[in-house]
Amino acid sequence: MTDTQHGPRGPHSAPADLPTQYAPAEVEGPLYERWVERGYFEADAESAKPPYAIVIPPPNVTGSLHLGHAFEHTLIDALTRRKRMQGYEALWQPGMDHAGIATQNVVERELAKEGTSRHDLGREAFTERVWRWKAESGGQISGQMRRLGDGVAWSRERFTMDEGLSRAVQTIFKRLYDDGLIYRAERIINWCPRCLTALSDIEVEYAEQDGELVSVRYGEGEDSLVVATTRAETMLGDTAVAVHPDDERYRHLVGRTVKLPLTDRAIPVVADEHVDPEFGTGAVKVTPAHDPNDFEIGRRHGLPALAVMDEHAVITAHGPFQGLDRLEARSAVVGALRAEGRIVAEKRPYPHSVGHCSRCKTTIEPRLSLQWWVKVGPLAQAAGDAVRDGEVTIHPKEMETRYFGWVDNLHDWCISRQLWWGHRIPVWYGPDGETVCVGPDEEPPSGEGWHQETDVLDTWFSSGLWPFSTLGWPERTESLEKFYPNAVLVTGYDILFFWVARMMMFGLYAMDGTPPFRTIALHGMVRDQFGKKMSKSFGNAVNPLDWMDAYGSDALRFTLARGANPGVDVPIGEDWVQASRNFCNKVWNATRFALMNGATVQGPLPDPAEMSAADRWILSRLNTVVAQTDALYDDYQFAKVSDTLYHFAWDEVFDWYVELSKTTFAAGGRAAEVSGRVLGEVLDVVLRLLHPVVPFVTDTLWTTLTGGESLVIASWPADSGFRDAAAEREIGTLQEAVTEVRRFRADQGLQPGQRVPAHLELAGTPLAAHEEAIRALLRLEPAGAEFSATASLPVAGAKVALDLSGAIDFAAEHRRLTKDLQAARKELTQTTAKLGNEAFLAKAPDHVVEKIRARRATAEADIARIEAQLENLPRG
RNA sequence: GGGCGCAUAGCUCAGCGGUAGAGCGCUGCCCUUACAAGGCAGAUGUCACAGGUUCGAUCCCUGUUGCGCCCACCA
Repeated sequence: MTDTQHGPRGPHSAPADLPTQYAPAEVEGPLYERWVERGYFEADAESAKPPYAIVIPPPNVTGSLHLGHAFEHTLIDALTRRKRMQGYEALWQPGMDHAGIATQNVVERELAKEGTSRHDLGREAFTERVWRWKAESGGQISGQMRRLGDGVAWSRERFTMDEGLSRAVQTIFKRLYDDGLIYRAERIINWCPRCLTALSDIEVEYAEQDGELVSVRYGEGEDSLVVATTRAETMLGDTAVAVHPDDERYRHLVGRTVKLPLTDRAIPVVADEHVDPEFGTGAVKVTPAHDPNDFEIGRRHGLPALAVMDEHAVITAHGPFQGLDRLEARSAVVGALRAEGRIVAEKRPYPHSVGHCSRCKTTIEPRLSLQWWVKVGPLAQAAGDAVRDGEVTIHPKEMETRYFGWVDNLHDWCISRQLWWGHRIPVWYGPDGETVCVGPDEEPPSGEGWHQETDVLDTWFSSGLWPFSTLGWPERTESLEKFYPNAVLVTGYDILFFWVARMMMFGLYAMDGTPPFRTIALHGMVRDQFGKKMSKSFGNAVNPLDWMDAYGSDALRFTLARGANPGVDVPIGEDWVQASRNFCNKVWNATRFALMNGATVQGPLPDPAEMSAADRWILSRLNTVVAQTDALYDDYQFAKVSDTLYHFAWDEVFDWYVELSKTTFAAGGRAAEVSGRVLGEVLDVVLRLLHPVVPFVTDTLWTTLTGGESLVIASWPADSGFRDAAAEREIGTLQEAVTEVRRFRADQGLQPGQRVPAHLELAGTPLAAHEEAIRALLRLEPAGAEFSATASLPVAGAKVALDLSGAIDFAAEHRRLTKDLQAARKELTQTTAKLGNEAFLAKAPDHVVEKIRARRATAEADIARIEAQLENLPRG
């Protein structure tokens, strides 16, 4: 690389600066602060560079860093760091979400401990209290992100309740309201009787639960029918029984009434298509005030909705059940029905799906109430079309099906919450029933009888604006012009519906049809080393900070990146983090070696004519790896990027090239100089390629190696186009030969360090230029006068003769060679048979036939070699 | 009830029509002066089962079994 910026310390420091082991704890903290102080992560809206923006999926202000964040942040950080190095104006937009219910719950719990409640405080004092909580203990995650090395533009940090973002919320609310896309209506909503608020459909989690299905006789004698229910207590609010219009069994009852047990009411029997005659008795009790389906039936038949529970899910209906909680009421009602002999069947346990509040796990109570809604039809249509038209790409593609399935079948979105912490709905009600929606620059109506809506908005309403509200919208700021739309959204598939789809809807709506991002890259969930979901209750949850303390942030990051196959869950275990730590240490020591041997990045690369085959080989491979890395990054293949670099660095550079270069360095002279420059180049590029994933260790090493200011602002390597197939073949042959002799040595029980006299006949073979290296790698001494070969290994046309002084038993080697010979002969038979197959030759593509030919040739060569080796083995 | 996905080495996962791969783990030998957080060599798989397509299938098709996940208003 030629763009190394020299810092004040000169070309490079003495290798003695580097201890034999990498100590991340000493490096990471100060290094991160230096990056931030120098403003590397800040993004300039006025820059001439092309933009590359990613927003952070805003963590809850109540949250602290877990492995899921660490994972997601590693991916986003790697993407933005690479783009920054590629010369883009890279922006990783940080910030947090006010997390309505979650935060309110936290502060309410705090108040409960103090023996008070939000109701004692009142709305204003309570919200002040929440702000105070945020100032004191909120946003722990920001500090933890520094530990991870997240390269975010801290000066741009935003909070969804900031003034600017509140303005954005108010603006879009007003616009949607004026466009008729926000309305108020009374419907059945999901009600949490503990949080005392409405929830949207996706904030409800369904779980199989054992309940009881009781069949109850309504009415008397011939005019009776049996309905089944798992929620007996709601019968107090029944206002009809429904049957299918074509159901012969009940035709005579349709239009008539039956008496509702335990009450003095008679309720009509109605015919409705919704009823499945196959299910149960084919007759359904209808409770319009407490069941969404029943509500619809009620609407179709003009039935009254009779509410029998209050917001705490306590029975309000007059009579013996009044004041009972819904569960108490259920058994009481069943008991009373049983006493009247009206229970005709009971099924217990009866497993069925029950909805729970995603925040507090309380069972949801469907409840009739007046709420605010977003009419999602047109918005969702646009959100779907943007993906269908290819304006936005979802990665991996399989997730598109899920996206369409949701976006195309969306119910209206209930956006009002009966909470105090959040964006208060900007609507005022007048004394004569007027409703006025107030924009951000308008004075709310004042005077006798006017008051503002008390509900706040769903948290996801404001996070849906995140990609543009953080950039200053509704103002047309330079940042908005520059960084909208974002390049890509990186997030988990679990919030595809919660968040991604909403950003799509709002982004397209607010920004005149421009989607919020061009690509949606969905990642999986972090799991434990057995692929199990991590959870506190299961006891397998890990605090990422512990692992960062023990092994360094780079080790954690590398492990996560290495597991990141698109859209697939990522298992992680401590062993794997250790392995990554080992890799970081290996990089560290390889660089130490290079520094101790005069590796340099100074000056231009020598002419290839001056280089050894090993030099040309590694540079050829290096450039191939640069090209591969780019292709993989552009496809969000983080696991493969990491794996490619891991193997290239460790296997090829550190094991082979470094070992080969030792001979060169020992010899000194021009060849050593050339190799030193090549090694410097290779390390320089490898460190750059690794930097996005393991920023700390690479920056530390790179600045030492090159004297440059920082890898964060260094340039990303480009494939120079240099390839040398001949050198790659030559070194390949060398590797095979060395491995073959090593295997022989190992089989013979020779200790790795033991020097063995040997005579090498390499002239005229591809190995001719490598005698010194081969002797060094294989610990072969020059043969003395009394040399007598006891074993001779033919490899690649050359011959390596070893003097083993007759001390070795050759039986094992004979057995192994015989086994290999059999395998080679089998291969020969198979390939020959294949090449004799006319159908194969006629239909298989040329490259496959060539490959089989090559395999046959290899098998033949192997047989010859092994036979020769057996020949040379002493008998006995 | 729909939809999607997965079953490959002891574990976690890549591969996806032409001789089965990685990491960790395992076996043996070595502190070879960058690194024992290391080096070298090695073992391990009827690629879930049954059919089909093909010159050829772990890879494509159909079915079976066993697991996940998402969605849905089943009383």
